Order: sequence, then structure tokens, then C-alpha cells
Amino acid sequence: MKLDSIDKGLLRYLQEDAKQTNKELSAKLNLSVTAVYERIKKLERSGLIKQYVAILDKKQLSLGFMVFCHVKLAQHTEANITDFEAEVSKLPEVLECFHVSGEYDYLLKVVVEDMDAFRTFMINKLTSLNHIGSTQSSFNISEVKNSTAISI
Amino acid sequence: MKLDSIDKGLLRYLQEDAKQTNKELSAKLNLSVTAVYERIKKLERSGLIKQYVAILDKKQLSLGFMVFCHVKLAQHTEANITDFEAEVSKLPEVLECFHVSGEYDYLLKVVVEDMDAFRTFMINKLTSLNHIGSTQSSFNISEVKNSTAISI
DNA sequence: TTTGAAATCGGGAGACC
DNA sequence: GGTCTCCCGATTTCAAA
Repeated sequence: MKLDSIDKGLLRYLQEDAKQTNKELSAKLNLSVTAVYERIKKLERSGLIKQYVAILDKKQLSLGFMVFCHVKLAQHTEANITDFEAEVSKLPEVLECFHVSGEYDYLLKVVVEDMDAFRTFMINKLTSLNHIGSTQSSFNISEVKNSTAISI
Repeated sequence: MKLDSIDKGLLRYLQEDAKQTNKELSAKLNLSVTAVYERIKKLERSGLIKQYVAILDKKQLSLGFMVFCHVKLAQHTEANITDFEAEVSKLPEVLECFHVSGEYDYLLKVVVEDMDAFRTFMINKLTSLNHIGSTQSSFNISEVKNSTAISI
């Protein structure tokens, strides 16, 4: 889909605050409300806007303990890979899982309550998955930047 | 803030789709529209709901190249740390930056167009920041799971 | 209940063939 | 002239306050 500079501005605003009214957006973009409305609908239909979500404060939910787990598989057969990926996707503690290059195969972002919950997660969930070779964990000490907005 | 099971359900729904109407939510939760409205306002006021954002399709924006950069600082003085954190936060290619335990000090999620853009980013932006000791990059091969919704 | 936004329609200006 | 795209204004519908 081709985007002009107005679309790009619109996407920038919606990435920061998706609940602005079309009226507010129309003022910022010097456009009529209808034009804003139709551009947004087009961006939604094209799939460029995938989803609107609420971002929560993990601290207030007692889920402020974030760990990055690097995972290496035992053997890299296709069956192992699809199997592991399906299983890990089901774990609610795992917010993100990327297949990556380098020494380890996967990078996981894990969110739990505290060290104790992490220990339980590792023993009962992650390392009990099939095909796991080895893991290495880095604990989050502080969030320097944590954004979902990509720069357009 | 204390949450009952209805609040938790509400948060689960809003993390999946923040643009549902209160009417839809009231049906799912067996509640009146007004009750839903007031619960949401309370969650917003308390800061538990931090933000509503639009999630975009990186592929369609030609920003499908994601890299995880592990960064080690040269010296860990307080000045170096605050300086580096302020500078890296300004880089639009860096969506996330966490101070982590382990061999490296920081883990960055970097989003660019392609390998060429990444090369430019590394040379002109990241490694030209002050206080950088060494870096190590892992390229994203595939997204297995990528969610913003924490499990409540 | 009242206010205001979202959704929809008809139409007009400009680009292109 | 005919088609397409983009924008505006007015109106109706429906959710929020």
C-alpha cells in the first residue's frame, strides 16, 4: 500500500494514542473528520494497522520481573523446531519469542512476578519442554526504553 | 489498586482489542454499560492502563528487519550510564532498551529496513555513541510470538 | 437524558486517460 | 467526456458522559 505524508503522520499519532477522536486528529492534520475517518479505515483494511491494544503497567500487576531467556535446541530437525515453537507460544509468561541467529536459537521475553515465580517457570515449564538443549537467562535490571511505536 | 475478577477480565479484553465499545464489553462481562465505563475510567486514572496504541505491520512499512544488540559499556561510571541511556533512548531505530544482568550490560531491540540500513545504524549511530565497549548482534530470523498482552 | 462522536451519503474539485 | 481519487458538509445512528 502506498502511503503519503498524511498517512504517515496519522500512523505516528495512532501509535502514540489510539483513542484520539477523529476530530482531534483532523485538527492536527488539517483535514476534515471524514477524510481522517476514511484514511484510518483504509489503513485498517489493508492490514497495516493490525490491532489496537491497551498497554498496562506491569509493576501495578506485580509482574515487574522480566527475564530474557536464550534457548538452544538439542537437535535442529524440522519436527523439533515446529514442536518447540508451538509449545512455547502457549506459555502465558512468554510475551515474545524470536528465532534468532547466533549461538542461541531463540530469544524469549518472559514476564513473571518475582525470582521465585521465575524459578518455577524454568523448572516446570521451559526446561520441561521437549528438545531443549541449553538456556541462558539475563535479568532485566531497568527499562531504559520500551516502546511499540516504530519510526515512520 | 485492588482488582477483582471482573477488572481482570476487562484488562484481558482491552489488551486484545482496545477499540471494543463498552456495549460489547458489557455483554462479555455480564455487566451494565455504565459499570464497564466506570471500571475502565478507574483503571485509567490509577495508571494501570498506561496507554492505548495502534500496532502496525512492520513488513508493510518495509521495516521487517529486526536485530537484537547486546551492548557492553567501556566503564560503568554513573555518568557513562546515564549518558548512554539518554542517547540510546533518542534513537528511533531502537524500540526497546533494557539494562540487563550477564555478560553484556544492555539488550536493544532495533528495527530497520534491511541489512544495509542496519550497517548504517551501527556505524553512524550505535557505535558512535560514547562509552560503548563492545556489541554483539543477533538477527531475527522469524517471529514465533510477539505480544504486548501480559497474562492476568 | 443529553451531548458528542462515529458512520454514512451525496456531491464537488482535480488528475489522468 | 468519462473515470478515479480525495476531500468536504450534512445527516443519521449510536455510544459516552
